[in-house]
Amino acid sequence: MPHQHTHCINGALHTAEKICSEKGLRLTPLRKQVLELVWADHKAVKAYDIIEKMSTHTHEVKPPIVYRTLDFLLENNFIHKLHSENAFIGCPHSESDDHKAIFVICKKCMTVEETLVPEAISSIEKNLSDKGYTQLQPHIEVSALCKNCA
Amino acid sequence: MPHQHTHCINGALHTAEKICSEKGLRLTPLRKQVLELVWADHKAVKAYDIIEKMSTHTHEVKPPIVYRTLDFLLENNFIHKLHSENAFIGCPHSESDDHKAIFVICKKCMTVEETLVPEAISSIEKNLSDKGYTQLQPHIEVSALCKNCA
DNA sequence: TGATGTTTACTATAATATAACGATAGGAAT
DNA sequence: ATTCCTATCGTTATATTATAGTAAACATCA
Repeated sequence: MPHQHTHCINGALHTAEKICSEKGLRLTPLRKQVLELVWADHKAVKAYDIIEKMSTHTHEVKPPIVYRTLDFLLENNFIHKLHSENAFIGCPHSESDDHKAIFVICKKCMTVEETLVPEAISSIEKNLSDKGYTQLQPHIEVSALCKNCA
Repeated sequence: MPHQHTHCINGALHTAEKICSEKGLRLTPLRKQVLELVWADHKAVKAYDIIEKMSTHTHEVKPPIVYRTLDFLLENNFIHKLHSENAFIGCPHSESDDHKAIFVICKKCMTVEETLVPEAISSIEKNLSDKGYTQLQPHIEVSALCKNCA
């Protein structure tokens, strides 16, 4: 049974709509389109690829449009930024407030999995708060080789 | 007793020299200078700041020089790259092969601490290898507020 | 000394991201 | 409906970060 990716996209859009209406945010056509493009597959998407996909020969979309829209999606946890890739990935846990995920990036197929490893986050938080750090926001990216690519 | 940062720099240079001579690598004047500039303080340093510091009114250092030199220092674990900052930080554990550190970046003073949280790394490795991932290279950056800035 | 590999230098350009400001659209209050 | 306000969208310009490609200098060693 192949992966029906349409389900992922539709699910993400639906969740985003729900959260926006709850929080009084506007999921405008532009934001919806960008979210859809970030979700295009389970690999991280580059800002300039989005720009290219949105542009036609008659109309060129400018970077600030896309970056601002990405910012909105980031702020509301609809997507995440992978700093090691300078690229963006749809978030499958937008609904949960407390957002303690890690990102695994297969170095061969580039597929990204967002997964929960709460013990890891907890031990980081414990260790650092013992040292007097506050307002901790851990961000974990793991480069790896996935099962399929091994 | 204030922090004598010269000790950090000298220690780092000395360690780098030692490792290079052990491994048959060349810590050329250029590489030494860049390493010294990355160690200039305990904040992450930007590539273009290094370029600027190395340039004079008579001689402008070009980006490829610095990026290649940074690559050498990265490959040999003399420095690390903080992806969330696009900046580089000296590594105080260059000697250890198995390099399982995390980076804590104070969002106010920007001071970076590289610290070991082996339990966190272990639980990530356990979790992901159970899922069939191999060749794991976790990279952890934590944004936080440090004791002094709280 | 000549052959070879490594390091440095330079030109050019690619890739990523933001500042600043103007135009437009959607709601809220009158 | 009109006015006002704010959020969103659009555009120009430019800043910031990074690499490709090629040539020169230097080190090593047969």
